[in-house]
Amino acid sequence: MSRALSAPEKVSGDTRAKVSEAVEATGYTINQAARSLRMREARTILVAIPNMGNPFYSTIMDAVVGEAAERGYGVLVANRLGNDPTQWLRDYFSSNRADGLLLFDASLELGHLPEPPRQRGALPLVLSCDEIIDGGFNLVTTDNRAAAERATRHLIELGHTRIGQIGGRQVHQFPNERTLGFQDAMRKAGLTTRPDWYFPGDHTMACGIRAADSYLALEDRPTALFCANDESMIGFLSRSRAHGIECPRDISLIGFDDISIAENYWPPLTTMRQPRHELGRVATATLLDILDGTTRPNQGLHVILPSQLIIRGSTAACSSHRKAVGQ
Amino acid sequence: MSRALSAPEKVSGDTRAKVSEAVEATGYTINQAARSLRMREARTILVAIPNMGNPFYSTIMDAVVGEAAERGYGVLVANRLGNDPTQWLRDYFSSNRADGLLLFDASLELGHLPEPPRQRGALPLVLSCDEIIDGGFNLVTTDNRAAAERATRHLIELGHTRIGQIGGRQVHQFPNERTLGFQDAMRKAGLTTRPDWYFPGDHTMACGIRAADSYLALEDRPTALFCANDESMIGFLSRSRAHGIECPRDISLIGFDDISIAENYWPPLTTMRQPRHELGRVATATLLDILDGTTRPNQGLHVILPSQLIIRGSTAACSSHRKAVGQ
DNA sequence: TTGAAAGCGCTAACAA
DNA sequence: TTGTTAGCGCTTTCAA
Repeated sequence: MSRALSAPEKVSGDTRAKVSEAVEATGYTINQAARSLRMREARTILVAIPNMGNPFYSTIMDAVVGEAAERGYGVLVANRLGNDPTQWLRDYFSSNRADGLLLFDASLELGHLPEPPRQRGALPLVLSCDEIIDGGFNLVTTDNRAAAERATRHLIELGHTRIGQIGGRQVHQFPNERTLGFQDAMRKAGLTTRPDWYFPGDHTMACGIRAADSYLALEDRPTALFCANDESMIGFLSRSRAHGIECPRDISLIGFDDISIAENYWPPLTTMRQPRHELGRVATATLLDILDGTTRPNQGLHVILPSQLIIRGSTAACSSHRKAVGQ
Repeated sequence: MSRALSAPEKVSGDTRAKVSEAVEATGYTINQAARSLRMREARTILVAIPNMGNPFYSTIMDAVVGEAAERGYGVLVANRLGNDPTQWLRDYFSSNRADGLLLFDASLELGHLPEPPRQRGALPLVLSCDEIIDGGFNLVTTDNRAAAERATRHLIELGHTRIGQIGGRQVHQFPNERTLGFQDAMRKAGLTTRPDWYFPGDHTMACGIRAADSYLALEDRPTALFCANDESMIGFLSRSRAHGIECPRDISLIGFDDISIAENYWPPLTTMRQPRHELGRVATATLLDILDGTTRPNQGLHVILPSQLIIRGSTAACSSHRKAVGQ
């Protein structure tokens, strides 16, 4: 019976017919619990996402579920309960509920992972996030650093020289990839980054609002801002507009992600589009390849997906530059 | 051993100590597959969501996962593959991968459900959506109809009499709850709804854009619009502004949901806030109560959560009314 | 090509 | 209070 279902070619047409007839008649469906027990695999992956309320991650999630379903895997969702990942990860993982782990949250202390996933490289764990991770893990990310440099260059090409930044989350005190890319571009252009033009952030609209308040209090203001993501940019836009600042007349802003409202905001957001769907799909495919034995990496493999500059209405030529060029 | 873990009170302190010592020493964790097989329950629920990319649903999802985890349940995510729900529902459900189903998508043909969930009422199925469902199913929804009436009344109280509508998805050709509420308010105020002021929609920004195009082509325009949700409202706002329409000077707009950008859009959105987190939490709790046997409904139970009117900047007194009142 | 049987790790029932 | 055992539904091995 099992044979007829899983390896039909090893069974006579006669028996096969009889089996499928019986399946029809009784409405048989396989019992996954029994199968998992016997096969020692759950055909399920666990996805840990920092903040599912964030539309950025929900799109990724959509792709993850789609790709997994296509390959016969279920998707379990975990959100963080408490601060000790060991607790809930163990709860799913070492209890045979999931075969692999898809981690979209670099802020997890990876050192704290329970035994199985801790052994790096050859392990059913794929990380997908914006941060630098010390080697050995399988990584699927976008080209954050290069993309941030490209974004900043866009501002520079527009004639801006007084450029500030709304920062993103920093893990372990290191500047993140996007900040690094920003600094690359500034350095290459011979521009200086000013500490009073750096507004710390955490990818929320709230931090954009705080950034706007700091900006408004400045004597000497930048003419452009590189924002860690679209939401912090929207927070900034919203608060600064309420105080009479008009974008892009008074300040040029570039964001990151290209979230769905980006093109219907006012002004429409100039931003670096992140291939979110692709990110989720590829991360899942990578994990599943490892589980299926297709890929057996002996060290961490790193897939990098390209971002794309989307120019809309929130950036414009710097007014002093405009004058200089005679516009 | 099993006893010491699941019913510690029925075991002597001595044995209990020995067992927990052994657990420590060997790093034992329970095998869920074996447990599921034996207990005939997966301690997992399946969540079907129409569009996870939509921030409205991702917040709900967050609440679902939190509540389920708290009660020791895992959450499997399904997205729709193809149009036959039987196929993938069966795949999870009757195969013992999930004990119950949380459905956030009324557009599923419920008649097509596989056997177990089809028997209504006493079944491990909880529906949570905006639509009217013919009785018998367990339902957790917001007070859509009353909320839509309240929203429309807000417009009317502002002096608007020429009110149009951007519609939402309609299932089975029936007007949905929000449309019904809108009509209630109009009727009670003795106002007429005009077919050329009804713009069909599907809760996307794209449909808001189409609505704006239709609106712009109108000879005789409404002074206010009741929008099925915030995203369609944002689409309308974006397109109409590009054509010189200013909100709320030229038109008042009220939305539905209070998505996170709502207060940082320009103008800030007046909207009916939906208790999304609560919706997810209560729907999950209801399903889990059924699974645990706490609730054993013999017919469908219906939990209704209240919405809340959030007045911001997208609605204003009707200009003709303003004149009349001498403002 | 097919049938029979062992055993995955757990819980519950029964004996001791 | 504790030890023993059957059996959940599946896959796989071994025999026929």
